[in-house]
Amino acid sequence: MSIYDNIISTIQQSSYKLTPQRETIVKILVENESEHLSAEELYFILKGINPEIGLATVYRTLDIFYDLKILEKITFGNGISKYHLRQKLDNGTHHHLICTKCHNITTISNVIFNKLIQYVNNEYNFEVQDDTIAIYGTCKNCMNEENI
Amino acid sequence: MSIYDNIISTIQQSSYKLTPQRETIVKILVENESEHLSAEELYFILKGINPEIGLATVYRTLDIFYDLKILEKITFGNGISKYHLRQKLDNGTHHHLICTKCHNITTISNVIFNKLIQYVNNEYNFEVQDDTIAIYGTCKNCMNEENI
DNA sequence: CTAAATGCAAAACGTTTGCATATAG
DNA sequence: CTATATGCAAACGTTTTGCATTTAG
Repeated sequence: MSIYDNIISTIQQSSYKLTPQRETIVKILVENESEHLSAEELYFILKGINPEIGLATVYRTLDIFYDLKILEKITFGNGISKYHLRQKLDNGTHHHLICTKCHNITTISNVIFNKLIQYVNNEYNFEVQDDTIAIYGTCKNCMNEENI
Repeated sequence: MSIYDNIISTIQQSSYKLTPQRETIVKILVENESEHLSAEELYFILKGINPEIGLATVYRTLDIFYDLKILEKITFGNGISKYHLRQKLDNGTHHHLICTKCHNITTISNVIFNKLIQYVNNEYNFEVQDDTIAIYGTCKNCMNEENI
C-alpha cells in the first residue's frame, strides 16, 4: 500500500469527507515528501493544477490533516507554519534544525534526543509533542555566506 | 553593578540612543525578570507608566534590545513572540519547555543539551542560536486538566 | 545641528471566519 | 436528503512601515 493510498484511506475511515480538493492536496504532499511546505507554497502548486481552489480550503485541509495525524506542523519565528507528512518517514523520533536566516529545515535523529525527552518527562512531567524538538540557529550555508 | 545599570551602559556604549522610553522599558524588563513578556504585555504595563508611548516604539525597542543581545526572543506556534532578559540569568546554557496549550514557558538546563548542541554542531555544521532549544509539548498542569 | 527616535495611523503579514452555494456519503 | 465542504471576501491579531515631529548626543 502506497503512502498516498494509506492517507486516502485514513481520510475515508475518518468522519471527514474525501473531496477532490483534498485528494489533490494529498497528491502534492506525497510528491513533495522531502520538503516542508507552507500553506502558501502548497496553495501556489495547487493553483497550477486547479485554479479555482481557495486559500481557505488549503488552511482548513491542513488543519484536518494535522488533526488526523497525517501531517506534522512546524512553526517559525516569523509566524509561518510548515507542514510535513508524518506517515512512514519516522520509524523513530525525529527533530528539526531550523535556520532562522534562510528558514530551511533539516530533519535529524539521534539517541541523545531520547535521553532528553525522558529527562524532561521525568523531571518536569512535560510530555513532548510528537517527539519534535526545535533547534533554532544558523545553518551551514548561511554561516558560509556571512563570511564572504 | 545592577542588571539595570548593566543594560543601560550596554545601550550607551552602542550606536543607539538612550531615550526615556527605552529606560522605562529596561526598568519593566528588570522588574519582570522572571517572566516571558510579549510586546503587547509590555505595552500594557508601559501604558500605566507613560500613556503617550506607542506600540511601534515597543516593537522597535525590543528589536534593538534583541540586536544588542540584551533580550532573547522565543516564538510561539501562534506567531506571538515573547522576550526575556539574557544577561546575568544564564551562567550556562538554558532552554525552553513551551506548552502548546497554555503557552507557559519553563526554563530548563541540563548537561544533555551541551552534548546535543555539540552533536548538531559537529555533524551538521549548525550553529545553535543563543544555546536555545525549544521543546514543544504539554505541561504538567494542562496534562492534569485533560484528565478531569 | 543632525541623525536617530517617536507617535500615530495605515498597511502588511499569515491565518481565520461568515456566509451563501455546492457536494460527498 | 443533509451534514459537511467549498470559494470568496471580509476580519483577525500581531507586527511593520511611512511620515511628520521631536529629541539625544
